[in-house]
Amino acid sequence: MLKESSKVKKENISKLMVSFSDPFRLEIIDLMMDGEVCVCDIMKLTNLSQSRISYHIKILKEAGLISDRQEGRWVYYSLNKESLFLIKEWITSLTDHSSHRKRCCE
Amino acid sequence: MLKESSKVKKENISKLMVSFSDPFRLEIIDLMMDGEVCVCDIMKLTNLSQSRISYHIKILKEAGLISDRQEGRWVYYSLNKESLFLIKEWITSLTDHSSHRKRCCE
DNA sequence: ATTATACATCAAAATATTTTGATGTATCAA
DNA sequence: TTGATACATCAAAATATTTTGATGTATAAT
Repeated sequence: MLKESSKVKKENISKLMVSFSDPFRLEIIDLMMDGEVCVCDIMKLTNLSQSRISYHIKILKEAGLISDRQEGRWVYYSLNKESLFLIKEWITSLTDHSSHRKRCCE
Repeated sequence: MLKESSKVKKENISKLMVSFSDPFRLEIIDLMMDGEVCVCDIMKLTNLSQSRISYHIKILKEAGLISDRQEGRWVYYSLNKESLFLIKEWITSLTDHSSHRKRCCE
């Protein structure tokens, strides 16, 4: 019976990892730890410009790392926990294998 | 009693995430799943040039994601499981918090 | 000693990402 | 309907990363 965790697609992982690879995006992600935030929250808490935040938000969204929900003029963003779980699963799979030494350079 | 997982430094996480953010580095990481590999292994398995591989290896090493061990002319690289664990811990911490809704834009 | 192998390092070129400032769109309040 | 707010999008400029090809270093075999 094959492990189902292998369903995690490489391309998805790649995009998710790219979305994690910018320090400002990490800051934004941190702000979402405690729940939803809107762009204006992020502006106040980080002093980044609005379009700069929108740019990073877009990358996070396209990677599937965050979800959005509109309410009137505001858009609330929050972490997509399933994506976080997928990443953890993928990382776990890296260490799951038996560490048999491969013969190098024959 | 504060959670000890908060000892994971942001800068470390940032570097680790950057090291994950290139598709070729992900490939290299994948090759290390089953144990040690040397640059010549990676060359054979990926068709990337030697200096290109060395460049990516360097980034992985400086992020602390892989360890190296020299044996004669060969250098064996392998995944540093502790780093992988740190990342998982950090990701877990993102979802650990209670999701109380913050009031937006007062 | 000489040569070959395994890998690192370097500088320049190629490429990709990020930032900025301007403009656009939708919603809401007056 | 006019003006303000919240956010998205765009193109150009700024910046950062990656690739390439050449050269350097250490080890080992002849």
